[in-house]
Amino acid sequence: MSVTKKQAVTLTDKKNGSKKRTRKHSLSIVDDEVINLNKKVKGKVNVKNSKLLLKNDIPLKKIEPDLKSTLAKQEDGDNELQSSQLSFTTNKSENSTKSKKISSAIKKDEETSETQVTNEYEEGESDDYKWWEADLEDDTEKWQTLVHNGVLFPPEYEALPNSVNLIYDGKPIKLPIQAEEVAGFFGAMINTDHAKNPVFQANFFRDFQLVLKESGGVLEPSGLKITDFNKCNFEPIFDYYESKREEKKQLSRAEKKALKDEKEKLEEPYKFCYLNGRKEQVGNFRVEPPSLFRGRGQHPKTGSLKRRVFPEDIILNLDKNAKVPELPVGHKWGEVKHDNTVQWLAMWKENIFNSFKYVRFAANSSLKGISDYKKFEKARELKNHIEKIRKDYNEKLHSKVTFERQIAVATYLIDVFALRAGGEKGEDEADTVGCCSLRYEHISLTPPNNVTFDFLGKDSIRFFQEVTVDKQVFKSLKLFKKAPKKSGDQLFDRLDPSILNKHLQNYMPGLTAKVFRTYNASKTMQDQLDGMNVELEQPIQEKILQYNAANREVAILCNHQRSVGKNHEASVQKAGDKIEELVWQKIRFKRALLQLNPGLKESDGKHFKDVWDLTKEKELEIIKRVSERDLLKFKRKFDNENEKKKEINEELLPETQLEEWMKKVNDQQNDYIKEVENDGKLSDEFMEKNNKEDKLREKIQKLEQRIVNANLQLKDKEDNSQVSLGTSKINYIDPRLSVVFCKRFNVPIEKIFTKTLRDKFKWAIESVDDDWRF
DNA sequence: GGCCAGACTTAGTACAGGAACC
DNA sequence: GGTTCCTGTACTAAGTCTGGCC
Repeated sequence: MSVTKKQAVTLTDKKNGSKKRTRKHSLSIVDDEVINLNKKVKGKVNVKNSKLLLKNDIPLKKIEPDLKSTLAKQEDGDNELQSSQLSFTTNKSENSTKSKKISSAIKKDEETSETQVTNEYEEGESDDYKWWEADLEDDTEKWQTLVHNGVLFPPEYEALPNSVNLIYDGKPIKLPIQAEEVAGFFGAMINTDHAKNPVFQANFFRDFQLVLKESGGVLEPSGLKITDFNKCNFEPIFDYYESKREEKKQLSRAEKKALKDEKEKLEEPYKFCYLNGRKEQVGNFRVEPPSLFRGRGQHPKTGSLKRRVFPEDIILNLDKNAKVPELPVGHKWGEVKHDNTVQWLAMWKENIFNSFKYVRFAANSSLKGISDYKKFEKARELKNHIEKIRKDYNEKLHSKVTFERQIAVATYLIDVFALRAGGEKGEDEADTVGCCSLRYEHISLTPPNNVTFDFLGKDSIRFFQEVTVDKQVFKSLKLFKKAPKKSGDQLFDRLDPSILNKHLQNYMPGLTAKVFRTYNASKTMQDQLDGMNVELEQPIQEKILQYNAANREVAILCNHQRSVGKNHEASVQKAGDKIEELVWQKIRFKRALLQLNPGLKESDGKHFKDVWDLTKEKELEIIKRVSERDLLKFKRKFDNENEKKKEINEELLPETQLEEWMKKVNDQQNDYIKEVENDGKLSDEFMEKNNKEDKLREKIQKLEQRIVNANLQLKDKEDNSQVSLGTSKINYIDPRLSVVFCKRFNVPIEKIFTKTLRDKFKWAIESVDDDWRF
């Protein structure tokens, strides 16, 4: 048995039984072995009886000895990288000792260097692998072999300079390094809304005091007790971190690049893993750094200290034969598991909620792709049951049994308004709700059948909708709110998501409340696509606008919002001004054309109708605006250049230079004003420069195109100001619909999916034709 | 059958970096 | 070439759902 890095895999075409050499496999394969792979029918993957162990995955027992020898020596730099990232802060004095220990451990390691994932495999090999062309079978086992290099720990804490201190009651104090780090977390963010929130402050201060106590209390003045948050002044710390941020910004291009390269080198070993012998990307290989928890909305735990995670906290998951990633002397992994029924590579328990954090595969990995594919297929399957489900809940709205009626209304709300299931929340979580957890105060009823929903949903995003509902739904809701129910009481007191989901599974295996959101989102997109009025020869920009409009319908259905950016209003104003200026310029060139060839007014009148669209007042307003902006620009240029000259001790630009530039702007402004005063007649100087009819026409055409584009962009900007399109595109709209849109209307896929999304949805891009339907 | 740990998807936000503009 | 603005990605919080245990 020999090992080759790449070897063609012979595939058996199920349809005609013929053997084809179709592609190269990325790992060692047993000589001449024929691996049967059921060829997929285009666009279809057999999900029933799906097994995630794909038939062309390499069986562990067959490759194992070779894998071990093939996973060769690590490149020199890798160990050094480990040494730089594997240091774990405890306190200042321990730090240096630990770093030394780590360095020596790594040095030692270099001599016998052998690791799990090497760079021997060329990047991009996994690109060859198309799971959607394989036969998916049972999915209890997610992998047979899993090899990876563990996780990347955040850098150790760097102590503040001696001159930078927390001020308490007007006096600088010295803190133990652990407490200083926590003070630094707060100090660095005192200008944010979080830091102004009293709950955030209280939680931070409680944990800060705790860490201070754990680390032995204030160092100088010794014995000082920090008991009052209001006596703490974090400004010196804030100023320090601001200056660091500024320093980083001011780095030269080369310095920035060097830093980036260093970061990439550090990350390289963790970016990829080998799943069943194939190179796959790891998603979040970085362990979350310690920080202050930034909960959303009115979160009772916001500001709490998220503690540093050590190797001892980490549980690794890899195959039995994979080498356990090395750690510096004195450290060990919390646990090493070999659980192939799960999709995570590492996990740890975080300290705030005692919940788990996972290191997983990247979105473009085969496992994630298969999950995504199955999710959309399940939603598609709902098509076959939705009619019956709707018929049933409409009937049960009349039921005398409250439980049945509650199930019916809840299903109605989930189906029609895309509400989430709404699980129970704890005391230590933000008060947000979904369907089953709606309370008395979250809906108001206005006869005959109007309902106002007003509650905070996931991420404390407000769900506010005034809607008209089915009359029987209205009646039922009235019943569910009937006295003695009062504010604070559950609307659906007989339900919770598990009861509801159990009921839904009577209609279709695997049907849950969540599936309705995917189904209705994709169905909405399909309907929008069907109703689109797109001409093939339309500009792409316009086609994209139509796609975005459809995407927006879905986002609105799912209540995907985003906060309006601070600069939104100014940016809309600016875009409007820009359009006005483009129109003005276009008009000036059209006037020039008429001046050059007055006969055009007769022969081609309709193209010059807009020449007098702007009033004189408007034109003067635009001229004033343009001139003011130019003046400001030259003033800034003058200041900037002199600043630079000052730095390199060069002679400064004289004031006369600025005056000269300003005169230029003023002269220009006067020319423009003269034009307006002369009823649009262009100056001789302007006409001399623009004395060719075809050149003028070209300029006008370019300006017209720019105006169209700018208007489209402005419309999109306004329509999207509060709606977040990304979430629905990434999670709810079957990507095959977007591919169909692109194919049908000849729009490059790059215009709809970013690089990341193209990788994530490769299965959709490569598997559908333009007549595919959700 | 209820509870809850565990595993996964869905979500908004921060910010880096690149495109657009001048 | 510098500045501004916007897009894409990383990050991690916050949901949903399953299944094992008692």
